[in-house]
Amino acid sequence: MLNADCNRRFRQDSGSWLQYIGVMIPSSICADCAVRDRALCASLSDEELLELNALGQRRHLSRGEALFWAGDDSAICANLLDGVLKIVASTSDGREQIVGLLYPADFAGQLFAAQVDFTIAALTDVDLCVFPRGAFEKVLQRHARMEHLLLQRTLAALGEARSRMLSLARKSAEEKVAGFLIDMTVLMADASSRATPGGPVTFDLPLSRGQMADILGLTIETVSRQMTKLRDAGVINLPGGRAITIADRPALIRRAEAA
Amino acid sequence: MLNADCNRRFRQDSGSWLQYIGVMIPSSICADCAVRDRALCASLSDEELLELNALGQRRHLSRGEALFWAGDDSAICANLLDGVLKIVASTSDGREQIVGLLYPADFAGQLFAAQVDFTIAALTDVDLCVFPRGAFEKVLQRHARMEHLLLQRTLAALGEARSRMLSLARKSAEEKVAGFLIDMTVLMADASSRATPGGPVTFDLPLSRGQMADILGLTIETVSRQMTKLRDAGVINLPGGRAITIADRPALIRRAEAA
DNA sequence: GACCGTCTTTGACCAAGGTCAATGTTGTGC
DNA sequence: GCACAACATTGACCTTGGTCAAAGACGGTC
Repeated sequence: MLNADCNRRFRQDSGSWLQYIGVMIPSSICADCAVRDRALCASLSDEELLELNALGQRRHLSRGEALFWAGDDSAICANLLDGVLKIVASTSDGREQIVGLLYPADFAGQLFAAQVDFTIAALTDVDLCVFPRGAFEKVLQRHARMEHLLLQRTLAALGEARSRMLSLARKSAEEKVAGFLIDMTVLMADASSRATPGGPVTFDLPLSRGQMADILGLTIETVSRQMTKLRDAGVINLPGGRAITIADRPALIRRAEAA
Repeated sequence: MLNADCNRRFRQDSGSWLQYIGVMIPSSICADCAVRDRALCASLSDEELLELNALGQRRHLSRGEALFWAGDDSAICANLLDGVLKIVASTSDGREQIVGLLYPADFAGQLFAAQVDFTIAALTDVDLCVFPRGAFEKVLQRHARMEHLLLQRTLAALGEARSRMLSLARKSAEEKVAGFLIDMTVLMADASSRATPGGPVTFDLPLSRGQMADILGLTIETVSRQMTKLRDAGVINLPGGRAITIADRPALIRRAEAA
């Protein structure tokens, strides 16, 4: 697919001999990468990218597969090309909490650590660009702009984690579910045909009830009950499957913030 | 106090004649800084430090005072010299959650952001070294090692935040309190005379019940009840005031992980 | 189209922890 | 040494959300 005609790219540029290599030249993967200008790599020039290209390897994970498990050696890191990954923390007796989600162009992995503290697994089928951690760190060391970008992303992730700490610890089930649905409408903004701005919007939830529960710190049953409650109140519709219609956005927002 | 003689410092800079100034050389503030080699500044040579020294300003906060409030312009950042700061997230209707604590040598503030997302306030009396955010960012830009150090700290903070998300969402009150006490014994390791290794250890909790509740996502009453329960079970003693004796550390650890 | 596994909904019940209120304790300023 | 404020403990009660169990809906496969 995307890879199929990668090999033709990148035929000209500063390394003058490159153009003669034809089909097999190195960085062709990156040139047509879906996230070329949104991932960390965006901080690199086409030329600098060659280095990473040599290190990176495409990899596919099917829904449910793990990239690595908490406690594993921190051997690899990756850019997410397509799909959704979950970052999972778990207690020794098996209780789990999703502590983060990763979307295309996000960076996955734990740098500067011998072991990995959280499991990362595929919530949907996923395509990755995987790097050996050590090698990636060295690239980072040589490219301050890239490290800077990573710092900014890490700061953003930290802020998000802290906001979610507030939700997990202090919000009611109703607030959590309503807030989550609001977040999803924002995230899925383009997925909807968005007829009237402010009017009802329909889209498919990318997550199962169980996954929502894992994120919100609730149980499947509670999530389901809250969804039903919102439907009965006319705030949302559930036409079937994973589909959801936001019928009354202001009401949903109110419920996301109610005491 | 520390500030008293600051004003005499730093009358000249990078020129080689520094050595002739004797006692009055610029970076003396930094030179005798309590956290000189543990804070972000540790990444700078004495010479590079001059630049920061010119920007930084000592500041004291009394217990309860805020460094800034969520929503404020992100105008300043700071190194914590002494005391403990809390990072607080709160809902619009006033529920609060402590989402992080800062100890001496930690960095406080939100870089690369127009506004600040969380309130930072003093849990004890506090001494800070405050910088204008913009200026500090510029220094950061010029010193890759410092930015690297900040990245590492931010990554560590992110990992801690995620671990705490698991606690907040999935652990029982007993587990939370026991786990918190374990954390405190580690943090206060030097405070105790630690007679027998493994034997009972006594120290003063640096936090009130209310502050513990704010951290653990519980109420004051629940924290108090759990403490009483642990005392009645012989796991800890509460000799009075904020003092606590860890009588049976293994039992405490067991309770921190029990389902 | 029947079957099977997975996901979802719903109900009955229960327990953990929150709320409200009263009482005790500690420490500080005068 | 007293008075007061802040903090801590304890009790009675109640709400939220978890647990267990059963039934329904959906999506795929043969």
